[in-house]
Amino acid sequence: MKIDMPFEHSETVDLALDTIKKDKQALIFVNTKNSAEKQAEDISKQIKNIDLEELSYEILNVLPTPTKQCKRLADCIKRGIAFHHSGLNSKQRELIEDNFRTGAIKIICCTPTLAAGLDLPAFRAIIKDLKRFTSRGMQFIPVLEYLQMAGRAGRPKFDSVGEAICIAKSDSNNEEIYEKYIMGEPEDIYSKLAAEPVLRTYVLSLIASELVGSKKELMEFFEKTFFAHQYEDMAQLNSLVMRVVGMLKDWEFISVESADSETSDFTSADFFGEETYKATLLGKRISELYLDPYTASKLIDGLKNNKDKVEFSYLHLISNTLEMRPLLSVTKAESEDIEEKLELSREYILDDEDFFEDYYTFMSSIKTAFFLEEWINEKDEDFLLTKFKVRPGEIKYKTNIADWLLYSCHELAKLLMLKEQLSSIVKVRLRLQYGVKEELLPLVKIKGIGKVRARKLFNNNIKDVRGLKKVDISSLKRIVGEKMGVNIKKQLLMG
DNA sequence: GGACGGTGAAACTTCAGGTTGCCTC
DNA sequence: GAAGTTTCACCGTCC
Repeated sequence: MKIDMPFEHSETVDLALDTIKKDKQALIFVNTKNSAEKQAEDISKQIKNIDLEELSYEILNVLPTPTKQCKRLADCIKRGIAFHHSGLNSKQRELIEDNFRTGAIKIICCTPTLAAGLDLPAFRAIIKDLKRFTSRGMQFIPVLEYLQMAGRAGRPKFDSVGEAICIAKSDSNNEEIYEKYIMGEPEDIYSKLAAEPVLRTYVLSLIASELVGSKKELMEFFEKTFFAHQYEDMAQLNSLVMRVVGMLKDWEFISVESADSETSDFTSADFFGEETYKATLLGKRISELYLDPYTASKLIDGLKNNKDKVEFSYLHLISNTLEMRPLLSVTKAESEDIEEKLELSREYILDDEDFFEDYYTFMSSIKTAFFLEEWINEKDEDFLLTKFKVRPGEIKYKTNIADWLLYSCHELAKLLMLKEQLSSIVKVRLRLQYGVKEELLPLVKIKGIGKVRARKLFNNNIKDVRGLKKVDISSLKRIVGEKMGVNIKKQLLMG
């Protein structure tokens, strides 16, 4: 283990080139997706004698139309260099990981993704950034995370040693890194229960699963948790938990009964009375859905709202939750656009409390909903990357959460007897899954037909199963290809 | 004269990751 | 707070 002083310039590129010269591989850890891409690009420009034409081509074409990100990645890959972060398409990630294992790819510039989950060791782990942006400005990352990254150095089967290299930006930075990371101890682990959304979800699930049925049992449970161990102040923990119980009761997710109603005044704050808890039907379902009760209450209010509802209503309702965060932020240049969008949709927005409370967040939720709307109107990945700066991997992630929330809306609407909304929610959900307009839904139900083929068929005037049955096989083959044509016809015969 | 291209400084943005639900032939 | 990207003014060149 050693710390390098800065070279004249671009020490990271030099280290990467040196690694390749030694016929070894390296992982370079940086703190943002953009930096990962830029770093990979900078290194790849210095490489002359590697040419992975085929792999580069494969990586470029994982989507129907390549995005700028795909092109950038493909250019790097050609030279044996990759960038890797959560914004990549999953197929691309897989290709990079596999080809790093085989040794074809020499260097991966990555965000911490690669440190935790994946088993991708390399001769060198180069840790370029030890600070990361947080709500309190730039902060050193935890020692534990540093160890995760440094731990990628050395491949047990191939190398007898590994090198973990930190890049210091100055002499004083060098000192800091040495003290904090090389000599320092990992910090204590903190319970995540303390965050209120987690506490809310947890309390409801304890009651819904009948693990606890009374105030006494609830408090006993929390006293035994790691959280209480760290919290120490039991009185405060008590009041925090009781506040959550109060909220759950107000939202009618649990029912509370007092054995002795005379003593259950506010005077009994720290009296473990015989208050008993039971989850309502609604509360049970919310717990099963793993929803934060606060989110659930917001969704319920929205669904009950009497306003006319269009797709955007639902998309905004789910965009305005904690689960969808971080939301897409609104830039100066586009703020007028988003305001205009808001004006157009204002009458269909079910939850506009934040318009007055927290305007900036509200506008972000509008932009996020707008992004989802573009997606269900068949805008492709490159368009969304350019317009919203949302990368393919992030589209997948966001739409997946949105899908879960829409499913939750559907389940809630069912319990609330809001039957008239069910079919529109199902429709939005399906459109979100496939990224298609409503007119393609009948086609997309068939196996092997996604947004691209469905659009092609539709434009050839084949609009549903009936149309597919009517069209002759040769025309069908012409539209969707030889194999797919046969496949579809087969399915129609069986179904 | 004007279209084009290159350059650099200033202004502007953005900042890691990824569990939960249900379903499928 | 820092790195990366975009924008814009400025200058020189070529047709």
